[in-house]
Amino acid sequence: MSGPSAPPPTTGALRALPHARLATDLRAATLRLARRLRQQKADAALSDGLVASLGWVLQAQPLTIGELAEHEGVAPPSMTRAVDKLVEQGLLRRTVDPADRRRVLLETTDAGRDTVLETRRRRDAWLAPRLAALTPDERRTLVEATRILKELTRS
Amino acid sequence: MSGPSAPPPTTGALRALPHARLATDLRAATLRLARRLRQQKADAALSDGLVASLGWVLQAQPLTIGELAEHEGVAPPSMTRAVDKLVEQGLLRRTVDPADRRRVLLETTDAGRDTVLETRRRRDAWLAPRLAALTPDERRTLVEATRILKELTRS
DNA sequence: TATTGTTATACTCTATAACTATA
DNA sequence: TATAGTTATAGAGTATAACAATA
Repeated sequence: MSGPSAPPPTTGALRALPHARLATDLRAATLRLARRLRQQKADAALSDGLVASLGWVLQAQPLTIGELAEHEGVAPPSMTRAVDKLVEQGLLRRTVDPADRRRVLLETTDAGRDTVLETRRRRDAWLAPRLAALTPDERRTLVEATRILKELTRS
Repeated sequence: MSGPSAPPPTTGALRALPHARLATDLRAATLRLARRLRQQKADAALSDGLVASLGWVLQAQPLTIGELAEHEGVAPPSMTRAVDKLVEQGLLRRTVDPADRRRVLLETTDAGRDTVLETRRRRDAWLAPRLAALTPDERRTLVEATRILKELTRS
């Protein structure tokens, strides 16, 4: 867009940062797409937070309440409550760590795993037809872009 | 549900949809990046919902409470409360529509506009250095990908 | 003593239902 | 009668502070 030869016709928020135009556009597009994706979930009775927590347990199990709380960016007491709900609904199993009996180890139940997979399936089901409407070149671009986006959040 | 010709070598969530692999990867990468971006905001006292609402008003003003509520995906009473807070903090201005006195028209104040721009600036400030660490080719890919992502959310 | 997790309590955000004002 | 918005009220989610159990 803005080459090195011409001064970019940008306003306030865009000044002073290299690649500011890309940052701005990518930010807007990402937040918008994420918002649409979050609207799709397996169980409407599960909040976004519970869905995200359950998904991370499936991916990182076994893990402790504290570890899960930190990953999800909530305080430990909040995670205790969230885990209580997931356990009540039969989606999560909690066991005391035999090596350190202060710690609680979390794992998904079969139903919990199914819920996570179903949520992912629904989100993909929203996305996949839209991807199918793109050109092969555009899809190749997104494949590469996905790899790059993952890198961005690594640090 | 499964494909008619060859069974794809994928597991649960990936079956039955074309471009499912891309959908899954893109979904994960997008949600993760969005989460990081949302953590950056101008005023820590402003919730994500208030930040998003204020941002949309700046972009779409003047608009009514009902229009804003629908765009943000919340019920009208919730938006009445949210707008009350933004007005109290001097970020939003509400005026009765002279053409239809049931309606309320919302506009940002100067302070509201500044808050939105500052939030965007911070999010970009988080993102831009990471973009600078990429190769020129990778940035070109993201520029094109951003255009495609915008298309995905158009429908 | 330090760490892990829980309980107690309060605040924010959201929703539904009922209401007011205007069309 | 229908629509835009508000008020009343309740439920979910989160936080901080204080506590219990374990290391």
